[in-house]
Amino acid sequence: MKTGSMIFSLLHVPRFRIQSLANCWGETFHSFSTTCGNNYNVRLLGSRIYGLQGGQRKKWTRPITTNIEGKGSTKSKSIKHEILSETILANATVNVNKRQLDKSQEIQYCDIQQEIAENKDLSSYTVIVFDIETTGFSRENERIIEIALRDLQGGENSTFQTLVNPQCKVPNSHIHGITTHMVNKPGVPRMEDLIPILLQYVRSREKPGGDVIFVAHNARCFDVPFIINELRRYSVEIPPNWLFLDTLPLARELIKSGGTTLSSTSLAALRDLYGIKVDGSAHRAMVDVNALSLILSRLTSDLKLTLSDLVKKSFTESDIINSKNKKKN
DNA sequence: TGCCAGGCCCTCTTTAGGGCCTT
Repeated sequence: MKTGSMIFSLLHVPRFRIQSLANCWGETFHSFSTTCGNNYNVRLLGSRIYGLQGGQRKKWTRPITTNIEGKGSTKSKSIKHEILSETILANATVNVNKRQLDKSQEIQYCDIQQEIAENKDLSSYTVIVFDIETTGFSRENERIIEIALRDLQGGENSTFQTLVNPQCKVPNSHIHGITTHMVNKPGVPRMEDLIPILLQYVRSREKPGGDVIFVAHNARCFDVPFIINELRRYSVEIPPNWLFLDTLPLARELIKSGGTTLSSTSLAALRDLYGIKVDGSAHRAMVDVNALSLILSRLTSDLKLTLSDLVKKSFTESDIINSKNKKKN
């Protein structure tokens, strides 16, 4: 049995249970390793429960064990790093970081989600903030090594994060702290293994017949082209109900509007402007997702933007391709 | 030998150049 087909079989598990899906994946890998006689581990870093915006605080009881990996990993590293570096084994024991869960309780994304709830015309939208870490800037030559998502409606399974095995060296560990050793392991999912799970996760967050708006900083020029390229590499099309929103033009708009001390449009400058403290290593995907979720709420408030405005400012995969073709011509 | 990411925005702009943003 090939690993790829094995992963696809996971799509048969019920929707809305991505948590179980992750467990199932672990168990599947475990049975697979038993069958093949190989020592496979599962290191899926994601789909944990964050109680946000009215979501219930729950204890995550997925079988896991903690393993700090990488150069210079010490106990003095942040809680976030410990969480992100945990290694999930099919037969290990429970270890939940309650402090991390408590921290997440403090995050509020009320404005946008409230608008979705109150406006029937917008109730079909799902807003997901996401971020990727990569081996470099070139979408053609570099690979994604970490991906994190947060559905702003909160509740159970509102976040998804995982390392990705790029099957190549990681030359820029000094940026994000993710080393070749951490990702180039048989147990870390490759992109081709991850894509069906990722698609299933997003489907589980969608409203019936609704669109999904993916939000990232510099999404148009970096994150989205990377995602498109990775999916195309494995002949997977971007679902037609996926829209993308870039917060970088919103930051430019804020500067143009005046009345702000913001001098740069970087994520770090926006964090500083809004006094958002980084709990963990900046340039790790979920840390940046959490920060951007708060920044999005503040930006839309400052610019007096409604969700309708954000929908108008969003773009599709074909918008990117068309603008590329226009430039070629 | 030359290239090495690429799209957007601004300007000492106008089809060019440079800076910014993402890892």
